[in-house]
Amino acid sequence: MSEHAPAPGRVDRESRLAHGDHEALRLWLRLLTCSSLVEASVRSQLRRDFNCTLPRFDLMSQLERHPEGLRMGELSRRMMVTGGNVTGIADQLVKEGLVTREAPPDDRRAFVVKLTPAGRKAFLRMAGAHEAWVARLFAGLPAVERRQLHALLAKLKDSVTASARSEAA
Amino acid sequence: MSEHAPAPGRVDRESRLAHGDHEALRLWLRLLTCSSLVEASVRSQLRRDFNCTLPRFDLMSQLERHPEGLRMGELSRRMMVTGGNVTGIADQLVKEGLVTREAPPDDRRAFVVKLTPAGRKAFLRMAGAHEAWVARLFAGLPAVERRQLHALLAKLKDSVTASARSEAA
DNA sequence: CCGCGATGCTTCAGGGTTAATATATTCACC
DNA sequence: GGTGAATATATTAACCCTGAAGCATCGCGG
Repeated sequence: MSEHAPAPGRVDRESRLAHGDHEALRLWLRLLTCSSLVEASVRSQLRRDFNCTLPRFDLMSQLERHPEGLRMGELSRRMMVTGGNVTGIADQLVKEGLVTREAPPDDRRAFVVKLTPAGRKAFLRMAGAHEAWVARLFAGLPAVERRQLHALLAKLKDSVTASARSEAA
Repeated sequence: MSEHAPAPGRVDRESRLAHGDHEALRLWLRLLTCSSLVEASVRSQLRRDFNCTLPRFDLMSQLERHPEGLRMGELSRRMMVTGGNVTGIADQLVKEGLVTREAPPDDRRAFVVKLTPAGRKAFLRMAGAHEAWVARLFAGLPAVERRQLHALLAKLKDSVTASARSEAA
């Protein structure tokens, strides 16, 4: 059980671990729990208030930071999903008139995706609410600890990246 | 950009944030990045070595800790997914002979899911490899920092849970 | 005992996701 | 210039996931 006294009736992914289990595993499950909780909250509010999904929001968010547009492959890397996935999400957004898919003159294999004015407007409206939601979810953690957590996660990211890069055995 | 010097060509979900963005948002994106990286690594190895998916592994993992079996609703809560989802995953596992779905005598609406001997055997084989993968992914983080991270994530979990519970505005 | 809200599960539609495969284009090298 | 490897994207099958709707059962208050 957790040393942190869960509320009486609470049951979630972590509860399954007996104390004898190894600590890297427990750390991973706690990380996953936190991530899932935040993601679920944000997704449901995004749906409720804007009838939008998280991946669509994510894609538009990338484009908002790159007014010159991004190629499909760039979107794929930045969103950390496969290329085929981006194709489908972009298709939707094009159909809704929120982004465009233009052929760049220098490479006829590629496509450059850009926000339309309507897309940018819709995104900005969502982004404000989104930031407030996230701030609220993290508000229970003091600023000092948020900074510590941020730094520790940077190290974890390095560890995971290094390990995953040599993923043979 | 990150203060942690990413490798030259690296691009991912976090790179999009300019320094002017607010820190709760950056913390959330870093958390999500870490979680996604670990998840992707584990999923691909689970698939490669055992031809199994993460949700199936997760469900079996719950059952291994509860030899008396779990009801569908319990599985749903522990796995943090909706009930309809569990139905489909359990269906698959029943079809593969790895779990059983029994009707308890006291409640004819419910089903109790249990690992079969074959299911338990298959799970134990995977669990060993799984634990080693996770340990490897987290190995770059010293034990002290792993403990700090674990404690901070406990607080974050509380913060998120408290905030999400009153999710109206 | 009977009605009715709550509970446990399933079904379905709409998306998201991956891995594998296919096609077109570019690039490097000869 | 031509050939072949690498690159950019699209397509598809199979699976995961949610939210909404529906059905059966439970249990409780009258």
